Amino acid sequence: MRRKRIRNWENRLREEGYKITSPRKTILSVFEQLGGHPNAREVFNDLSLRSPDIGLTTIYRTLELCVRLGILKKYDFGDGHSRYEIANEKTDHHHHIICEKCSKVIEYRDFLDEETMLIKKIQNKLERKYHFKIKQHALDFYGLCKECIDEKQGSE
Amino acid sequence: MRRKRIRNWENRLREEGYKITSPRKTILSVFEQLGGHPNAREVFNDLSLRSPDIGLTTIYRTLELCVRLGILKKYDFGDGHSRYEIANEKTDHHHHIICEKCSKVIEYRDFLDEETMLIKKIQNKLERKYHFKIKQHALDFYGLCKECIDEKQGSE
DNA sequence: ATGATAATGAAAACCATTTTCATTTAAAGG
DNA sequence: CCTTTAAATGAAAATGGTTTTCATTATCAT
Ligand SMILES: [Mn+2]
Ligand SMILES: [Mn+2]
Ligand SMILES: [Zn+2]
Ligand SMILES: [Zn+2]
Repeated sequence: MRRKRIRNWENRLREEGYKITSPRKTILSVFEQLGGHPNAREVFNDLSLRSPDIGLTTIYRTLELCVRLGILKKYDFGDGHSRYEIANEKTDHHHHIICEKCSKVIEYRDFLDEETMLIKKIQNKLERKYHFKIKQHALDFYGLCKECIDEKQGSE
Repeated sequence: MRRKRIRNWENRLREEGYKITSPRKTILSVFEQLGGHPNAREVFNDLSLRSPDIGLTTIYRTLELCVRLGILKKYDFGDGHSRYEIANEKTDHHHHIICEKCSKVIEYRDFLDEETMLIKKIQNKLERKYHFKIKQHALDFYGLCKECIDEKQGSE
């Protein structure tokens, strides 16, 4: 009964007529194992020992393909690198708290009920008022993480 | 009594020891007159007739300087160009609705009361839970604008 | 296995932004 | 005004993330 959707991204690729290649398996394994929000180069570095034969180009291509197919989500947290994370089921919607100093990212998914409902309400209001079809939203908080606050204290 | 803070950005520059130069005046005038969220090249193009002698480099430098001094706000809406808008008084906090197809941006500032309060509440919760000092937030909605929805219909 | 076609990697191109550096300009003091 | 001097400017080059090109390789339906 268990393990049913292990590597369901393989099916996604097949559905769309893409091939299941060795580089793609390797690159996706990074996301399955490490988690987090790595950028292209971080994936590349992570693979440099295990699979030094995979080019950075292929990593970029695979990441973009996976975003297009909904296998990965792409974020821009403002540090000049696109970042990616694996997209799980419907249940995994979450928001981010980003440190403006060191770029650390914390996820939070324990929304208050009122939070979820209010976002829906706002979304409906906006769709009607501005004739937009809203597909997604991002509620991100920016500030300083504990470490960066402490650092700042020390240096004053 | 009126016109008191016209060009209060000049004072901001002076306060910090920067010079009031002709390129800076011209670049800021674009924001005062046009509004919107132009990127560096759009400012450059807008000035190309009026002031063809201002280099793109200077525009980049002026925009970044103004962001540092709080005269402009900088946004990244995910289309690969940093965008800027003039920062007015406290009262002008607003959120954005962005078309993923044509990059059109709509601002909305008519927040529901519950909206404002809830954001504060969430922020407090997150600060305590994750030991962050939160400085700002962004609640952005992404989707398709009316024109891009219609276009899509037409081509099917 | 074979062949058609998609995927890959290296290198070059792209493109927004930043840096360098020689020249010009703002503004303070005379 | 005139001089002085550090800051600001513009052109060109550099940077750095990402994309494109193209010759080679690998996948997978047959
Ligand atoms: Mn995340
Ligand atoms: Mn705005
Ligand atoms: Zn930090
Ligand atoms: Zn649109």
